[in-house]
Amino acid sequence: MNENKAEILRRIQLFAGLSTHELEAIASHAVEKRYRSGDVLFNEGEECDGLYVIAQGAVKIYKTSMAGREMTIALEQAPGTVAELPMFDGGVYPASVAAINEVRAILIPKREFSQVCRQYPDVALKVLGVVGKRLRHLVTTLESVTFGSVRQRLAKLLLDTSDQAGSNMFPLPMTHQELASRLGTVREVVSRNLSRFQVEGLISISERQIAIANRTGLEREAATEL
Amino acid sequence: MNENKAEILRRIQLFAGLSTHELEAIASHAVEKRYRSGDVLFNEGEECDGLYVIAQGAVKIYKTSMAGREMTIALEQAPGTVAELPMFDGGVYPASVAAINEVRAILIPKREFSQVCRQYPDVALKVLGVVGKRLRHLVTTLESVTFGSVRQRLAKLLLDTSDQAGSNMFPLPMTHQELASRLGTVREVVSRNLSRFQVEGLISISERQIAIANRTGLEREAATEL
DNA sequence: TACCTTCTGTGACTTCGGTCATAGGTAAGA
DNA sequence: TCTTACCTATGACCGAAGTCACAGAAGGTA
Repeated sequence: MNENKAEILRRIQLFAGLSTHELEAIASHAVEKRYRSGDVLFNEGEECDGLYVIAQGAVKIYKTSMAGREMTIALEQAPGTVAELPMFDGGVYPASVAAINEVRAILIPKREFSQVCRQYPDVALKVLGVVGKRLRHLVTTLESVTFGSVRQRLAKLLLDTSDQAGSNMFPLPMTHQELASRLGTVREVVSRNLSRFQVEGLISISERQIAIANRTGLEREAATEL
Repeated sequence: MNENKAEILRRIQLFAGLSTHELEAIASHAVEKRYRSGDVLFNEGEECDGLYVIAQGAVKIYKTSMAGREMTIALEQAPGTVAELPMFDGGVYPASVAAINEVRAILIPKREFSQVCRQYPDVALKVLGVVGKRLRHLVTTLESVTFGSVRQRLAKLLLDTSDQAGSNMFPLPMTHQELASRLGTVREVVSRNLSRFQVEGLISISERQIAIANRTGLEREAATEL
């Protein structure tokens, strides 16, 4: 059973460089958890209980407003980790995390993990790398939210998704609601902008498949004024 | 001269715990720099040349849009540091930094600093703490930008400033332009909102002094719907 | 004092985004 | 097949915020 967990840990870049023995030591203190789509791993403001290693599935990191609106800050897929930072500054979770499909996770208690970091500076440096990437991503997001329009962000997201899919045609990966959450807006606005893109001939949608009809046009939309 | 730099480094929390000898070793590789208000320490996108330790004065970390709008991401005062993170992920500077008054800084070359981090895990952990704080702050900012209005952010900023000053009356610490930049909006909107706060009796302004006339009222404005 | 530059206040106007309401789709389960 | 729950599309409406233009302070310097 611990070997099992240790195996999973081995796949996480964070722990590359640790010996099997060390991994097993960590694993012996770790707890395996399972969630189904929609389950909440933890809520913002809660005390941090440890580092979550996502072994399988994907989660979203998000914030909720009083009014009930939700904004997705980041997605994290296996193999990956969430909640690295409250481990260090001792603060509470800055945002909530929920599963967006079947998730298997491993919870490494705070104590163990910070001990590992102290013992293996390389681990700490890797964590720094992960947190740094988050920070960079957030800066970019903040920038595009303050300087840009929903239209621009949507265009960019479509292009990114298409690149990721490696094709001009790809299934709409999420509901308009979720799109809105990622763009920091509401459902209707996403819906409207998708329609506009269609009538402008930039994209075409049918049966939940999106096809980018005019890539350069869409790129122009995404780029303007960032 | 190096003793001088070493002395400065000693005041930085990041290096607490290093011996005088070690500090001098670092200092011997460090370069002292001076800037006057408005000078740019570095621009976003540039290669990272090292860690900047702010020994005296204050700087702003900001981004600029194509259209020329500017948004302040954070302020950093002596004693503090900027550009911790590009040190680790090897990336370029994610934002620009400029002096907002007379600044004395010490530049620790990349190589030296990452060596120190490797050698003294505690330093790495402290860096993690600093970066973490940045991340938290950014998440909060992003939240208030996507969910909130300029009015709310302005109210909050005034309250914070007042708290910091420890009094209901305080000098307007910056120009409307700079305020706008911190709030992610433009001059006119700040100006208008300040006026509105005045006619609503929440604050009063005279001779660049702001007095909070109705604290609970202002707090209500700041709190709504975040 | 006169001048110049930078900062501030405001009106007019436009557009984008958010809210509400409603109607039509789609898919899974009884 | 019908029903129920969720998604999507769209029109009407409102208000916030950004743009432009200009006039009036304020502060520093010759």
